[in-house]
Amino acid sequence: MAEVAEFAAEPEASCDDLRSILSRVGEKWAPQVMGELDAAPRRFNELLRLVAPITPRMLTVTLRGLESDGLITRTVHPTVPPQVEYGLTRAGRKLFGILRTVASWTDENLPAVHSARAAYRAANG
Amino acid sequence: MAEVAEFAAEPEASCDDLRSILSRVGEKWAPQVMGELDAAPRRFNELLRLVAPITPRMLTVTLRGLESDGLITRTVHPTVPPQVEYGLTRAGRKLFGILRTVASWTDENLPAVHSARAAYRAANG
DNA sequence: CGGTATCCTAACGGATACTG
DNA sequence: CAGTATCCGTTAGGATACCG
Repeated sequence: MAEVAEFAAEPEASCDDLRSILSRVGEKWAPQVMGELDAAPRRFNELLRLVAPITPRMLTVTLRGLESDGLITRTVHPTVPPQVEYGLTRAGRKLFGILRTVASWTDENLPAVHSARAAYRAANG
Repeated sequence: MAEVAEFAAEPEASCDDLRSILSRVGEKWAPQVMGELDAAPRRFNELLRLVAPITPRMLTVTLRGLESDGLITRTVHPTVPPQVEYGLTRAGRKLFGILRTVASWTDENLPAVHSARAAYRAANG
């Protein structure tokens, strides 16, 4: 058993794996983009309008990030003009469900969060 | 009803509020610090050891951020030498519970995430 | 239509040294 | 013990313009 890490594909999520997912969905536009894709598959310019005022560059960056983690799919239909559809994967849909519970937490604890921020600013800077 | 926003303290979490929480817990050391505080109240140098190799500066930054959002408490006992205890608030404990479900998701979907990353790197850079 | 390229700034995060 | 101060490299994010 000297080669422990040879078949390291087993589900044993490290702290870094959790962190990479948290910062992925913590990216500025990620939640909104996932929200739109949870509602329906969307095309690039469609997202550009729905997630306004996002810029083309940031939409690309966000989509590529989510895609690279397997949270969304990118499907190119070889038509003229070109047509690209983005959608959530099953994993992405599940993860977005968890984000909804974070949103509920935020909703419930908004007063507490805001007063904590006010208190902190009052005490410090 | 012209002054809709006058008592805007009602729980109606905006998209920015969700995002601020997601990026708060997405900070590099936040999950580990919250995890240690979920296990028990801790003191500064205790955390410094437990969350190694975090630096004093980053621990301070992380703690101040969590405190300013009302997720943790900071209690100073006026003893000699000074003694400061950090702990999760009730809201912080609940939020950490949600982070656990994200951790479960990560655990389940680790293979998918890793193969998506490999595929993405293979296709692009 | 679905993106890139370039440039820029501000914020994040780390190393090291010092303090009430 | 519980932090601050200073410096500095890296990354996130935005503005603008252009391309297959």
